[in-house]
Amino acid sequence: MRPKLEDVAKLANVSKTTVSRVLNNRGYLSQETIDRVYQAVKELNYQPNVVARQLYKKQTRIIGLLFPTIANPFFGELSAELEKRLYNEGFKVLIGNSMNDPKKEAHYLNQLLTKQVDGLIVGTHNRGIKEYNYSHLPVVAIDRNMNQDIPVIESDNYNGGVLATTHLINQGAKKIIHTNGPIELESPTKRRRLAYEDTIKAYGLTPITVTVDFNIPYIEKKKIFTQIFKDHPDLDAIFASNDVDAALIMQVALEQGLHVPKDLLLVGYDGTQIIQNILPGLTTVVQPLEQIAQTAITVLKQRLNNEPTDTEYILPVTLHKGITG
Amino acid sequence: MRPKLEDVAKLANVSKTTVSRVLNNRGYLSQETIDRVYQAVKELNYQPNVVARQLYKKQTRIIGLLFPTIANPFFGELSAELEKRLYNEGFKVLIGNSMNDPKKEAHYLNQLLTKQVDGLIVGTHNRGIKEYNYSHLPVVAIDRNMNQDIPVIESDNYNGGVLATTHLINQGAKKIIHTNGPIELESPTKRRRLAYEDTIKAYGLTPITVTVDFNIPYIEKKKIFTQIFKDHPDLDAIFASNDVDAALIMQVALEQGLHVPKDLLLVGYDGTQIIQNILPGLTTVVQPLEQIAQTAITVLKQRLNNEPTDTEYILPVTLHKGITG
DNA sequence: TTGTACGCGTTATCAA
DNA sequence: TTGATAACGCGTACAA
Repeated sequence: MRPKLEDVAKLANVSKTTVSRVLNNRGYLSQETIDRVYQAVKELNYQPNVVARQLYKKQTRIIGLLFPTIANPFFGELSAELEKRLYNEGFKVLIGNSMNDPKKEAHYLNQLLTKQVDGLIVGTHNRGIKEYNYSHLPVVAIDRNMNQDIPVIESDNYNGGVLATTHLINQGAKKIIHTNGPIELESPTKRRRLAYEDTIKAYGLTPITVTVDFNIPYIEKKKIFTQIFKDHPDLDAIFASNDVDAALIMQVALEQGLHVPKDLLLVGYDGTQIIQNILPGLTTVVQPLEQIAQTAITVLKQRLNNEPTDTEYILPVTLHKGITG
Repeated sequence: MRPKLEDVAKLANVSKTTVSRVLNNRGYLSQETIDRVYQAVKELNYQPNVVARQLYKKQTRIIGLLFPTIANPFFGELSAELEKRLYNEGFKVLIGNSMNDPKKEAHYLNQLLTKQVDGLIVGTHNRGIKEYNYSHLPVVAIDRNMNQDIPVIESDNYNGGVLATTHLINQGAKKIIHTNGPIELESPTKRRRLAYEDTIKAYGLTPITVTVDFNIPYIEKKKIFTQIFKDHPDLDAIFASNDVDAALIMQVALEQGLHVPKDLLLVGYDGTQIIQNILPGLTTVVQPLEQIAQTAITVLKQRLNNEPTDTEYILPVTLHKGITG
């Protein structure tokens, strides 16, 4: 049996209250009782029960993170960054991978609404999950529009799209294809697409956007990319909406006997550590990951304290020029 | 104010007990009360308070995962796999990245011992954290020896080392360098090193193992790898102890003007999805990630139920032959 | 400086 | 078929 406050109290010959006071050092206490209590705590190897404390305090000091999947480097690195910072603020982190399955996401949400977490950071791609609406749980979203009540943290997606597209055009590309997620999803990511299309048109070219579901197996993605090369033998550049896709495209191009950048210019998006180090040659739009994480946490804490927040935080991106485009 | 059981009870004109019964459908209930209760629940948008339930039930249905960092693809993919399976079993997942910082790891551990989680899956690389010893928390370890009480799940590290080394030797390599973590850490990973050294010696060659801390920034790793090429201009193969390191080495070799596999043979370890798809050419020892995840969960559940378990579970590896070695 | 008694929101026992 | 009541383990008014 796990010892509880009462057991410690008995052993130290004091009341529960006193033990509690000693452990949370509140109020006046004689050095003698303090010592006796700590002695008893050690003797019994007492560990306080957090759950009881959570119930009393009505807070868990746990923040939920809801992302498509941390197996993807962008969300893996983002989650690691969030965890690091939240840990320093005394929070723990509960992670849910929605796998872009609306059922799973709604289920997680329902679970987390039950006072299981104090707040939520969401970066999933589903829409129309009604649970978000009538919840009073503090929530911030990363790269996702939810509803008016929920602040969004995002990198400057539009500018990122402009940077990438302009860069490819400046390199002399004429037929540039863009890959992006399903258009139904009203996410800030769509601004990359919009920027791409606007820019392409501004230069008198024709936009071609190919839909690639974010959350399908790599092998499926590769099939889609292979098909792109079949359908557009004359294409000379691709602006991929994330680094992993860009890396996969690079691989597929290689398999197709295409040389990057000689036969194909390529620009990615994200600038994750891993891809930047494994494929430093990949030209890509770099998102400020640490800044995104920090902003999300700052804003969430404001929500936690019932302080007002903005509804949108747009953070600057930069273009990393490699050799692929 | 959040509605509680009592509020629902009042509105439905029944007792707390009845409401609880309806929601957990236990015992006999008239259809009429059932309807009335659900009506009230809906009207108040009642959400049960999990923490109160956790306190009573003395379990949280949360499993803690303690890894070096989920930013690394191996642990990212492993965590995702664990989360998926635990979710299906009705568990949630609390993630801690130790960053191989013993203080942070010990702190997490102390926190999690306080009934915050029902069980723990650990894959960190620190040693000598005493908290593990006098805890009665069910724990399983992945690729890490802790103490006799804690079962270890691991891939067949020794055989993996043999496979990789033998393969390189069969390809004609004479001077093969191996990278591995600090030797002080008594982890199963060390068996890769042992296998490498045994095999090398069996063929009359000289083992050279270079220490690379797992948890340093990629940029630092690259420096070490660059130094290897400087120190050993005549080396003709590297067996890296994980895929990311292998990928980094590949990149560094390129920078050094070395062609893989013409000038350098390279074998990695892990077989993560991302690396296998981005660099399918990388020859590597593939760990059975799903099987590792499933075994860890199965064993943890046995521990949770106080059933006996083995102390070691060794899962088979396979050699993926790419073009790098 | 210390102790008594109650509440946090649930579930289960026992009685009705 | 339902309700009163006592736990679960902790923290804090309030009293002493």
